[in-house]
Amino acid sequence: MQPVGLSGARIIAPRGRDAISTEAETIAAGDAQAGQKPAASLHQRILGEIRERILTGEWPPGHRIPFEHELAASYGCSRMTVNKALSQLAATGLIERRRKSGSFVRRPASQSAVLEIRDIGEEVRDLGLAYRFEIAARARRKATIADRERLDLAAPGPVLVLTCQHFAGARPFCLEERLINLAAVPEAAEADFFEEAPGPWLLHRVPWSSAEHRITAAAAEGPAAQALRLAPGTPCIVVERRTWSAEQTVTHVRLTYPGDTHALVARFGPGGGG
Amino acid sequence: MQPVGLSGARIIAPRGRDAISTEAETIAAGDAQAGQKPAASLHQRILGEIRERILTGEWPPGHRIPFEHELAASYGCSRMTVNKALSQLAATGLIERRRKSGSFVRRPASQSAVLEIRDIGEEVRDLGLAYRFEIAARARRKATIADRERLDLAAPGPVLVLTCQHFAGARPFCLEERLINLAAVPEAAEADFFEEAPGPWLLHRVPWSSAEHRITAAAAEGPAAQALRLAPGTPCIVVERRTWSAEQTVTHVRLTYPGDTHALVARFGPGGGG
DNA sequence: CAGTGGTCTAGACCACATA
DNA sequence: ATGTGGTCTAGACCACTGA
Repeated sequence: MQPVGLSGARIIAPRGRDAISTEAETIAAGDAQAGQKPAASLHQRILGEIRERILTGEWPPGHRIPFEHELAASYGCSRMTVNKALSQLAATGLIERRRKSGSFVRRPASQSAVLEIRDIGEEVRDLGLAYRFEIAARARRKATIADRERLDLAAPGPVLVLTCQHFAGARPFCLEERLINLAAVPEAAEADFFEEAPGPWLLHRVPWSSAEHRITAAAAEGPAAQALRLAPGTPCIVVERRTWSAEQTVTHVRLTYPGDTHALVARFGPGGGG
Repeated sequence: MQPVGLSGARIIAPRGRDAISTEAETIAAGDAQAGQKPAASLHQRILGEIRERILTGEWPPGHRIPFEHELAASYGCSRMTVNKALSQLAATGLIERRRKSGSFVRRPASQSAVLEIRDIGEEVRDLGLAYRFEIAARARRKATIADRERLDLAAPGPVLVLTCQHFAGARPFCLEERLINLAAVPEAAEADFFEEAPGPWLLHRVPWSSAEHRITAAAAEGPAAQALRLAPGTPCIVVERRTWSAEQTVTHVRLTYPGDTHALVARFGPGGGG
């Protein structure tokens, strides 16, 4: 963690990048990234060194980072290379760039966490348990008012209602209550969801999607409690997800996990990206 | 949403980018981004048009995107400009790049959600309610084994233990149980947390941080139930966060929210970054 | 008005994976 | 061996914006 003087560590690069490669990597070795990554490319190294200064507090929030042309001179590289590093830092939220003024270290406004909602089957298997699922109920109907609300539909249309139980070994792992917009995914009407659970089935068929998640806690009640084999009143994590694809709502799913067994874990590298 | 033929929309750019600017923007107008953003810069426009093809399913997962030099020729720009767009698409996880093979549309493997854990005070005020907090307990002690586990500390050291109640109007909003590593933040020992709650206080003093979040559901018990004025057994969302700064654990906090009142909401643009 | 970041170019060399 | 993406350059013009 000893600092490499930014203005001090001047690297001479007569032409091309290979001229600096050996020397630069020697200097960078086990430094910028706290000894983790070799930081192969120059812009990566620049990024790492600046990030380190911010993370250690050497450059506190509000501090003005050297101008692009200054950094370019310091590192003996072109401005584009510096720009690539700074742009990425700005994209991840670590710095803020203002024309005419320069680039500044941002104050971390809010904590954000990147939650990865993985495939349930994979998750269970990763725990070293046998995975199994079961379609407990299946119905096709014209969207009720409640359905339309869940799917954010303007007009009523055909929907598929599914209840699916996921098991880890012999024990229930998760209860899935799903609504599929058949206007968006007509093929779902004929799917049997025997090989593939509805989640992965959709994931493999619907091109790309954005989603909105809502996480709450609720007490297990009646049928849900029975499906999860929990005493009524047991606290559960409920994850509700609404998925869009190309401006159309595809599905709404409510996943209920026993709260004492299950936890959602999220890591956060300052900015969510890098 | 009508497709602009990628190979068809050839734009002649004799030299400099201004030569294409008017023409290009006319072509791009209200097209690539579904008529939302002007897509000022060329690499942004390229990115948008490719993303649109992926999102609509025109280019399904596994599809090979035109090579950089092909796109460069199509758009009549340099390879770097195309590269910028493709790199960004790769960074957000929409495509995957392989040397020698090309760039491919990725199959969305897992849903990831960006959870924004906001400042509690701000959150309450945004709801239009009066915010107030209260330090209910405060103690300084040598880290117990449990403390060391929560803070991931190798050796015992001084810690500050805080219990803080957050109110929305007259009603309890959240219970905060916090542990601060005084080796990392010695100033905390003298802080009174009268003006500023421990969360923002740390946020303003500790440079930058990464964190690990753990979200579970639990039943309100004894003192916690009393603090939140809940009947024992009421399901609650529990958010635990461990925060590092420069290789040192700074704090561990457990936030307990009444589960029926509170929900964590996360939006997700495919990839988390964009 | 001066200076910053934003963008773009027309080359170039390299590592690397694949055919 | 071939061709891809990865990286970098040494310029350039522009828009914006703060002094």
